Amino acid sequence: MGKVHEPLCILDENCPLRQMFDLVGDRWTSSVLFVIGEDVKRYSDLQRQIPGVSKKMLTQTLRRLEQAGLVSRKVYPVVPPRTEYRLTAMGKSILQPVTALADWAVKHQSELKVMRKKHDAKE
Amino acid sequence: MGKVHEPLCILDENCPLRQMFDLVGDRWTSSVLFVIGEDVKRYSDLQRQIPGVSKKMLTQTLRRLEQAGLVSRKVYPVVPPRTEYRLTAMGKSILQPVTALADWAVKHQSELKVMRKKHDAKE
DNA sequence: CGGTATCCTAAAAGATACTG
DNA sequence: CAGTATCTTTTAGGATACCG
Repeated sequence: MGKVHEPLCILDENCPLRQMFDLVGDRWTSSVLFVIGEDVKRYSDLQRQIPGVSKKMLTQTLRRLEQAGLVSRKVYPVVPPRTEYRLTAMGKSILQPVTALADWAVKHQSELKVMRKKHDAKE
Repeated sequence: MGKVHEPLCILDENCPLRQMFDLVGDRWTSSVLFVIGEDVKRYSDLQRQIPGVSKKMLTQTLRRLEQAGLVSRKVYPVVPPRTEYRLTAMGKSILQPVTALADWAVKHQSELKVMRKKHDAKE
């Protein structure tokens, strides 16, 4: 009773939460996961649907997600080349939390916009 | 029928999803939100519970969250100073998605560890 | 205690060119 | 089309010192 401030956990390097936050803390990770979603996407699809991402960043993000076991990559040895990306089972399971985030964003977008305006006005 | 690949949305600068992903894409944002949680935290509490964050980064993250309307800051004009941080109503509402992410991380931590081992072994 | 201000380096990211 | 390689620039972030 009356016990407060007892930390739930310490977010150090080995904490799975911290690793998670670092993963989605990669600028393009959430976008890539979200855009692939349940679909199959080609490299160029991703580039088009995530404006502002460079080839370098897109490739880097995809490789990282592949290594984490969230994304699978299938290359067809044809010319011109064709590469397909999709989420693995584990990748699909992360879609729910990511989508929850996205839903939140949509729900609160006007509120957020107001705050941003207020802030911009001040400077 | 047979219609595929129609993008759900384009994640450009004005897209609320993109703004959300950019927000949690800040390295310390999720950690700070998660650690404050339903509690009241002092600056030094946060520093202690998020090892690795520097004053600079912590302050920057807190200011950003304040401006976004997710965190409120209360300064007591006493000496030594005392500052309290807590989540606003909107801030608390984002806790659910963030917690969903955290839960996912805990649930899949062993799977993720295996993938990391596999990858480390290859180089 | 809860910050700023300043400097400085390392890492991230952009631009461009090239390739199977 | 789907990348890689190289180079340059920008930015993030750490270290340190200082302040009310």
